[in-house]
Amino acid sequence: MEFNEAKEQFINSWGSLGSSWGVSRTMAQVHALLLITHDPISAEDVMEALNISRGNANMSLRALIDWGLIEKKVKLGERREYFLAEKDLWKVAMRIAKERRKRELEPIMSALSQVKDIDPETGDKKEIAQFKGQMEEIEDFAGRVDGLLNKLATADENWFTSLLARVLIK
Amino acid sequence: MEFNEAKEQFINSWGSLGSSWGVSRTMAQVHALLLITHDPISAEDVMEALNISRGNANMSLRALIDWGLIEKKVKLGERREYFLAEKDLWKVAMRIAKERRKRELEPIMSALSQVKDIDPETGDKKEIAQFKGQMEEIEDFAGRVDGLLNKLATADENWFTSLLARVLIK
DNA sequence: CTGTACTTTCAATTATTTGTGAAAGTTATT
DNA sequence: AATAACTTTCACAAATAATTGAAAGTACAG
Repeated sequence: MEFNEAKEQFINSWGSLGSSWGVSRTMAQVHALLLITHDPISAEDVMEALNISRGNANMSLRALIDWGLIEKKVKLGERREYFLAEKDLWKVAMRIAKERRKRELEPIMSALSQVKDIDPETGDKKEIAQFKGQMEEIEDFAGRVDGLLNKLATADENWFTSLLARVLIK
Repeated sequence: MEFNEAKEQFINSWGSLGSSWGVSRTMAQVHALLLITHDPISAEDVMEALNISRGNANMSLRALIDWGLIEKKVKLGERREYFLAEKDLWKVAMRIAKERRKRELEPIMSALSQVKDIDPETGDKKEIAQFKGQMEEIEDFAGRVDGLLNKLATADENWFTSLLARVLIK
């Protein structure tokens, strides 16, 4: 396989992985491009490499910065901004976990706690009790996942690696 | 809050959680409905409760069965099929993990192994080496995640619970 | 202050994903 | 073998999400 072909295929695979996990394809492709690029590149370079518009490149880069997956590098004496990706996948995974916890776990947890406050007059007693029970189970589960993600988000790299090692050896 | 309102809100929250994780909103809503329903219900009941079409109800139910999240219950002497959800969230999480491993991790792993086979004539030696190195890192990471998910998928319920307990106490 | 070299925004467009519902398929019953 | 009761399929419609590109904004250099 040619080198360029290989790069392109990686970018596409990473892109479709992204879209099946609720991240826009382009954002994942930009991330892939930066993962395989060792020197910082500009928005212009990204536009060119992926054939995307200026606006799209800008939005994707900014979103990646928000997620903590890439950073801006300013070259002295140059207006242009350059971008560089975090290459360590453990760190990448932790940042994604942290971000998704904030965006998706928090809302569902708050919804769950609201939803348990039911006027007992408005339904069958037993059914309400069952429903509340189910909600509590979900809350409990979400709470544990939340705890785990929090732990991951603040843990140092080796902690997670060694945890995984432990889990997998057993 | 009224009981019906509470149910509706839970269904909606679960639905939007689904859509940010790459599961169609309706499929997640059907799942939510079945999670809070203790007796098996028919496709017709689902259509009515969620105001969705026959085709959509059927597809969502079938997908949930494929994922192992719900099962068909046949009532003796009745043509109609009834559906019942797995209520234990640990099991639910494991089945989702297993399914996504199969659908998303396997493709990326196979792509990664292909992509390392590069004709050395077609690019800068050092760049190719860097690229291969990065691919190997991703493969290694994916392999570990795969191992973990496999372990989860086959583990008994308590194994995961106690693992989490261990992790969180430490 | 003005021109230049960039970055950011956002309304309009385009692409993708979901959902619909009528028609076809299936299976049990008479 | 005809009917009835239900399930599945699929071409099209609707809804949603992503992308564009031109215009506006910013900051620096001279």
